[in-house]
Amino acid sequence: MKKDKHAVLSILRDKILSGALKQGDRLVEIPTAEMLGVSRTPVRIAFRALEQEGLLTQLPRRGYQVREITNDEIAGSVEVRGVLEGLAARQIVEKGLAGEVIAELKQCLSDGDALFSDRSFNEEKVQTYVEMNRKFHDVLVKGSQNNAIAMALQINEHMPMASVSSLVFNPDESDREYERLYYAHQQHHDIVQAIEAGQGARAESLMKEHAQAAMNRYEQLSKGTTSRTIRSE
Amino acid sequence: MKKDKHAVLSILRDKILSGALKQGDRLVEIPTAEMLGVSRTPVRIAFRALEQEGLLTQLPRRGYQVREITNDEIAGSVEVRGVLEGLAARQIVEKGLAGEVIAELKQCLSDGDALFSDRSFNEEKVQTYVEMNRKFHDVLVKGSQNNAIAMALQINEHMPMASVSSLVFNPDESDREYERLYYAHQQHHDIVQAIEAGQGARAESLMKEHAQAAMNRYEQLSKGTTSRTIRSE
DNA sequence: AATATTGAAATTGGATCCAATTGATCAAAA
DNA sequence: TTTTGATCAATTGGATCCAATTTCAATATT
Repeated sequence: MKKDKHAVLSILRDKILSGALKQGDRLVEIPTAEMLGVSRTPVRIAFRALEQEGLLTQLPRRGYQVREITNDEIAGSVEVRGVLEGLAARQIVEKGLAGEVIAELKQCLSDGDALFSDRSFNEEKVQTYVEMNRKFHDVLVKGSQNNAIAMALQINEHMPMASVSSLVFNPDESDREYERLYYAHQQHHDIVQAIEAGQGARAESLMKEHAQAAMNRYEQLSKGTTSRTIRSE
Repeated sequence: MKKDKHAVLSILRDKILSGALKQGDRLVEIPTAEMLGVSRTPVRIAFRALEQEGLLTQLPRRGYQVREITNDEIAGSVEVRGVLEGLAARQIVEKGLAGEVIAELKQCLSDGDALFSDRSFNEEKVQTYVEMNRKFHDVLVKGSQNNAIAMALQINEHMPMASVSSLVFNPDESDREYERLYYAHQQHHDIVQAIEAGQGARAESLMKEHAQAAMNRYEQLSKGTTSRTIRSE
């Protein structure tokens, strides 16, 4: 089994994002290398990259540490995602390239519609939703033809809780959760409609609002019920 | 002379941004290491980081290459900077923390005013202006108390021509250049005024416009006169 | 008992070594 | 002459080694 060049980086990032490595945990080169069955070199490179991504901080001579991410930081991160994805939506319209992406976006919409056709909502459906959601945002960002947006988002997407690929779901309130995701999906509809109609500014502000919605949800949560985080990729 | 841990990274980045390494130039570990008088290890780490920053691309088994940055990419990057700095301006107002940063911003304003007190404009003054400008944007971003903005901008700031710390100046048209920078400085005044007045949305759009102004300039340019790029830090 | 000192352990950073892969070159065969 | 095959050089990725620095603890000294 030939490991990919970035395997160590991915594995470590995953462990952090999934919570296997908790905030505040210390991470040292040699033990980490042994744990993963590789040498120190790839671990070192990965640590540096994760530091750059803001997931680790270096304690001088005491290894690295999984950074504490405050709620404020998550909120800030969501704002950033909002303006960047908003820009993407606007630029799709402004560049007049909407036609080429609309089809893909509409595919996402109908995939979503299918999910909401009956009110039942289990974990599997949520997983599908998360993937569709991710696809939607992906198409939008790529469709903007502005690579700087993707680059700027990249770091953001590695922020726990703030990325499009992770979503908090509380199975005990599946009814309310249904409502919430349904609402988010309606926003997708509105956004596509705005893009199609050439309403760049409207698409932009809808998109910002859409990012914000996830945040409201998160704030309302935070008092640790039995919710689960579901991620894609 | 003890080299900093990130010395190699900084040196290479600088060579790229300053044009000492041109777009399309190939970069290989061993010769680069020899050139800098270090071993391959720090060079490898630097290459990875520069790849992540979008300044290098890896050609499989053929080393790395300084990426070609198209005008479109620069334009996109400027747009991104606009929305992010716009967000920063708005959040300063929204968070009600304006008081603490206003003083610093005003310092920048009066430093700038001094520069424009007579119409003479030499290269030294431009250098001072670039530093003041950088400070202004820095204060604004830090003042927003939203670290995600700084993180997202970070990559952007390593993009040649698109960052706040680099500015193109044509000494042959120092009169027109004076006008341009004076106008940009007036925009700074307006932005501070908006922040002070608690006009978040206005501050945001002024800031976006301000980023855009630099771009207009760049497009108008591009037909290679004898202009110089002046950078800070 | 408190403090200074010394030395070992931990830890990182850089250098060098080795292996694997692939592109290039050159020669041989069709 | 063109194509194919084989060998070699280039290049990266990972492993290990060595040096420098800092913390920590234990011991000696006052």
